[in-house]
Amino acid sequence: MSTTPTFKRLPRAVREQQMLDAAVKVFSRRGFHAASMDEIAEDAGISKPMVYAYLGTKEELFVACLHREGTRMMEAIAGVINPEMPADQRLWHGLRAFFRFVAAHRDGWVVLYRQARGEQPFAGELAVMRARMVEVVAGMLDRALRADGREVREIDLEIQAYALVGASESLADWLADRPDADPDQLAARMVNIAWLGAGQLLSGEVWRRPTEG
Amino acid sequence: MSTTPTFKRLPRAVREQQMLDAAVKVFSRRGFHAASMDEIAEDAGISKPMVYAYLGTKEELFVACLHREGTRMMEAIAGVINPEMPADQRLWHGLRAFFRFVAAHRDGWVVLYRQARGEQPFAGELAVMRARMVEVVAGMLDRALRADGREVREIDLEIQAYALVGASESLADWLADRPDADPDQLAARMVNIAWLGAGQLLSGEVWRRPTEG
Amino acid sequence: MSTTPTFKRLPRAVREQQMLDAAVKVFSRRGFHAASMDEIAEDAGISKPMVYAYLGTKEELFVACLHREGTRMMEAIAGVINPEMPADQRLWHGLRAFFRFVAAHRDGWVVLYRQARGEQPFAGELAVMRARMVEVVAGMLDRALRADGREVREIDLEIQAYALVGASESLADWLADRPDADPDQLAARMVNIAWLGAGQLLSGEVWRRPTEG
Amino acid sequence: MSTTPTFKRLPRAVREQQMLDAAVKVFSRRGFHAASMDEIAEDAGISKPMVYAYLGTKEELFVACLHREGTRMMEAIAGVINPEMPADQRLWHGLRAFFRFVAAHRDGWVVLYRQARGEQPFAGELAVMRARMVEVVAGMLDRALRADGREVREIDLEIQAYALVGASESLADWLADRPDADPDQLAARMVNIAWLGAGQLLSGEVWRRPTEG
DNA sequence: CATGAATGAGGCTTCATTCAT
DNA sequence: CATGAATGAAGCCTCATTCAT
Repeated sequence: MSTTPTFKRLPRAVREQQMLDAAVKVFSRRGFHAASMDEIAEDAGISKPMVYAYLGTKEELFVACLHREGTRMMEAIAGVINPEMPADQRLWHGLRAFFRFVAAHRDGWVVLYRQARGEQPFAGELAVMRARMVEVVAGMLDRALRADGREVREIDLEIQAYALVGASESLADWLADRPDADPDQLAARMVNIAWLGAGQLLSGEVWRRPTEG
Repeated sequence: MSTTPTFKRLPRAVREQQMLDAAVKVFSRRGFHAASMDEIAEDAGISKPMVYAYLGTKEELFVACLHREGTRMMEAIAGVINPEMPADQRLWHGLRAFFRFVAAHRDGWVVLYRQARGEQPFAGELAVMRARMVEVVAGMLDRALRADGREVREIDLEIQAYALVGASESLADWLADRPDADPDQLAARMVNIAWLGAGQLLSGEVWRRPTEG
Repeated sequence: MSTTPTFKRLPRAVREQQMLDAAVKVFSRRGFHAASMDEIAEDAGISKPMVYAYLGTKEELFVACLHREGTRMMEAIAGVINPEMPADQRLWHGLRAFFRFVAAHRDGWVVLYRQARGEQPFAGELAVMRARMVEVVAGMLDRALRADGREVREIDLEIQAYALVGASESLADWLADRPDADPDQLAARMVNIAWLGAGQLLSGEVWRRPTEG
Repeated sequence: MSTTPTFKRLPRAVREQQMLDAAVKVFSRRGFHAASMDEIAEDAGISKPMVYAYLGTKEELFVACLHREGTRMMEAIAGVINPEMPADQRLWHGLRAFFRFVAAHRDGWVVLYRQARGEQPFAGELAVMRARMVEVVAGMLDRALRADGREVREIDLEIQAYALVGASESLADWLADRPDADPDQLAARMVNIAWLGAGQLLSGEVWRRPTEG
């Protein structure tokens, strides 16, 4: 209220970003249902009707947040991965970018991961993004295995990928609650866990469950 | 018209369970906010004031759901673990019990995992249960490592445990959406992934990140 | 506020009638859109949520008004018509009942005739009632004509009936704006107009339009 | 980018007609309240502030529609009536012009008849036009009767005229919903009904109501 | 002249929660 | 013990209307 004078009559594109910023923040803090359009508008420094005019319904607004944050995250990761890298390098750079993104956009991550999951209407939206990510990871594993002359059943790959993605998400979540943790270190640890596990897979070593019922 | 019908007037404990059943079902289907006390009461076959009289506020009701489902899950797992088993057996039995629970109580799992996480007031409640689980897993890993003469920094253990729990949750979630998947098979796969990763940890093998900044 | 003490906790049936009374009054005075649920609730001496609980949406409430008033009117008319009367008697008694109803339920009439017509969602509802009435009138004319040995094309009957109904509605509308007009006299005049017109029809006399294009 | 395109900057009068066209269309389709200034402006291919600058408030805009359509209709009718025609010819030409107008300007008719009637603020406006029409019809009847040497009480004339106008409106409404009906045929039928009824009036024949109370 | 940007105000609807019977 | 009746509060959304460019 005392520092930067708030300008009026900004162009649409600017206002839309302001609104999305506010929306991500409020959704992240309160959750989809508990968030109020009033608070979002106020936080964006604009009146409610503008939010509706530019970004539509509360649901549409949430989807817009989802898309923006999801795209940003995907791009952050895709931007550092190069198909010519060896697999462990791809994993390392990808995870590091991922954890860095989470550390830098905690709100966005919370919106994507904690909120979207719980709210029925968006589970689908999120599932698509998640599936894409799982697919990418599975593909990475698959190529690494084939390069090594080994073949694995699709379902095994999918599950392995799901576990890996789930572990990463869990750690991201852990990171989101610890403002001073170092994302790079976390990435290194995660690579360690994932890569060594995958290494076993590569070497064909398998744990066998006892035969009892 | 004057004799009270005998099938009503159930003892309080029974009624409470009916209500909790209904509540878990509705919360699971709709999410905390979207769920209405009306629907819960109707689903429980009882009038709203009774719900309030027995289980209190909507928030308290949700917490009660959380506790019941959480306790059930914990007990299901604890019931099959025996401290004298070797570590891989403990992991196997624990995970199998966990996935079996999820497969048999999808609604409860959804309440615990998908809903409680997103809604601020309960994140804390859940975090406690989660932390307890992580601690148990970390302890398991720690003892295994110490038994092998190796020592690992606490933070490494915590992260490894977080990853393991996260991977398991992710697979549980995968399972919750696939009614005909076999929990035992999934448990076996997860043990495979986890144990082999841990094996590397045990053997002291480590992936080193490149030295660039 | 000073005369009859307003009782609380009235049974549902009573409250519903109170609400419908208020709704008819307010809709009639303001029109569907301009009427506010607040005003209706206040006028009914009850809070808004009760209106929603008992009678649903604003649209549903309006339809309920339509049905109640429409049914009342139909019954008022049907109650005095006897199939064994000669046709002119049926017309006379029917019209008299109709105008009496309008005089006694001005609000109801306005809701039915002036409001429902203009508002798209209800045009259909109303059209059905109107069509029923037209059909009845057409049937009445048809029987009178056949009894006289004459046959008329269906379309002619329909149009004749439409004109008759339209004329009556117009006069009803005239009546609704003149609180001290006498409905019985108006009915007599209308019978005169209608019956004599029909008399010409009976006698087969026809006006021929000039042959120019 | 610097030369102003020539196809814009239409003269004011043209722009106003475009706006009125759009307004009539939208009001007719949605009704006064449900119509939005946004839709009208968009449909007119012009920005909202222009609408306000040229035609004022929403209410004023609606009144402008009413006046234009009402005037057009009146003129269409007046243009074909000649005071020297015999009465039945005047009736025939007038009604034909009326039904032709309705068939050709369904939207305008709906605005005039269905919408304006229901919305309180305009009922007055419309009543004036309607009264003028009734007066004209009554005058026509009066002269025909006087020419025949008969005198009728003013109230009887008014009611007869109201009935006639009401019947015509009802048929016009019937016509507005039947795009392929022939207005000329309808006019002929209406003349038939009206003229023969009036004929009875002329001949002094009267239906007498029973003497019971 | 023309318009994109902006908002105050108000209406519909729902819900958690409580009272009086 | 049990419930139908009742409500305060709050949220989403839309719209007529006006500025500032």
